[in-house]
Amino acid sequence: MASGRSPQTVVSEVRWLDDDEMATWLLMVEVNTAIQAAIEEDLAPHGLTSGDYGVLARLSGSPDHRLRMCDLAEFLHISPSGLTRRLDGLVRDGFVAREPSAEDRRVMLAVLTDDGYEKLKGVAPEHVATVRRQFIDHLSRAQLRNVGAALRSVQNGTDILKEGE
Amino acid sequence: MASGRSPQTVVSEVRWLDDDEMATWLLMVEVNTAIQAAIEEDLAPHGLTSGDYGVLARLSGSPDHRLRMCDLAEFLHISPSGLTRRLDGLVRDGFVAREPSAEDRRVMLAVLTDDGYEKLKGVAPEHVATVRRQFIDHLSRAQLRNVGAALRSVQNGTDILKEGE
DNA sequence: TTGATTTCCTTGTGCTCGCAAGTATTACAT
DNA sequence: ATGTAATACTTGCGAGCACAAGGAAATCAA
Repeated sequence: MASGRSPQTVVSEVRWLDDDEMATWLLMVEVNTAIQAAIEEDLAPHGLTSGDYGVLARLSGSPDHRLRMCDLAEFLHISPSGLTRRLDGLVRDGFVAREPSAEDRRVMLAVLTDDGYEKLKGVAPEHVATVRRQFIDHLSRAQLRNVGAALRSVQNGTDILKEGE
Repeated sequence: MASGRSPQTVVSEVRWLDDDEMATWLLMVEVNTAIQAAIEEDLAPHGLTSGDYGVLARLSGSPDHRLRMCDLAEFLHISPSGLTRRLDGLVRDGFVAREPSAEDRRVMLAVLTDDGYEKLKGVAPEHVATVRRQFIDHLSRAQLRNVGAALRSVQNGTDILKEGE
């Protein structure tokens, strides 16, 4: 259907990506794929997936090491059912416990157990090292800030304000 | 490579991420998650996943619109079995055909059909628009280049050479 | 030639995840 | 108070993907 640049096609024109744009976009995809793979590989020997790590890390940074399932799911950008199953695994391994909320009986709290906290403390250094090795340590401080600023623009949906930088 | 300068910790020291580093890293993850989700959403109404799109796009850019399964799998960073199943779907929908290689009878070629090519041409503009809306268009030209250069460093595993930029 | 090894693809199996549906509880409207 | 709607979680089900194993074909060795 109406692909080309027929004169009457009013609807929308197709601004293709130029070389710079295409290159940066492809790099973004490529680099992220590589980093995620490296992280997964890094955690696998410890019997954790990156999803598991996310749960433990989130809980460890929350008041009383506990969080409502719904909030946790939102933070992690996964579906409620996905979280339920992920927690099944973590509960089975003894890293997390379920606890009914006293305030709202619909709610189930995910609680980091002591074992879970120890597990996280054991794994975190290696995880951080991987993030450094795969990403952070290849950027100068200036680049780090530039990339940070750029990503912030993207996240905020900012419209290009003339000069970045 | 041993990082720090603590005399007693022989094994490895844990260089945690400082604020800048952590912020940029989290943004990287966050932004990518968002973009990938947007792309998936964008393609879903057309009955395609981003994986499907990757196959069609790769084939369309290859000589004779065909590629050996093994090469295709490598390009897309998915396992051979994953590709087999993905192709099953695309073949069922008539967008791709399988064709035994004449040169090497172990090899199966994935061939973009005319329908597949039309499908891609129909979807590509919207896909590009999504990439723009979610990423490219929020960066100034300078930022684009900076980010590109930074990601190239990361990809190459370059060790910080003092000044980025 | 014959046998061992490697490469390429497919199939069996299991895990993860999301959607849709179901249950339980709370909040809201009248 | 009571019925309706919204929220929170779980379960059934199907799709996607990886690993391991298997078959077919090419490659290499002797």
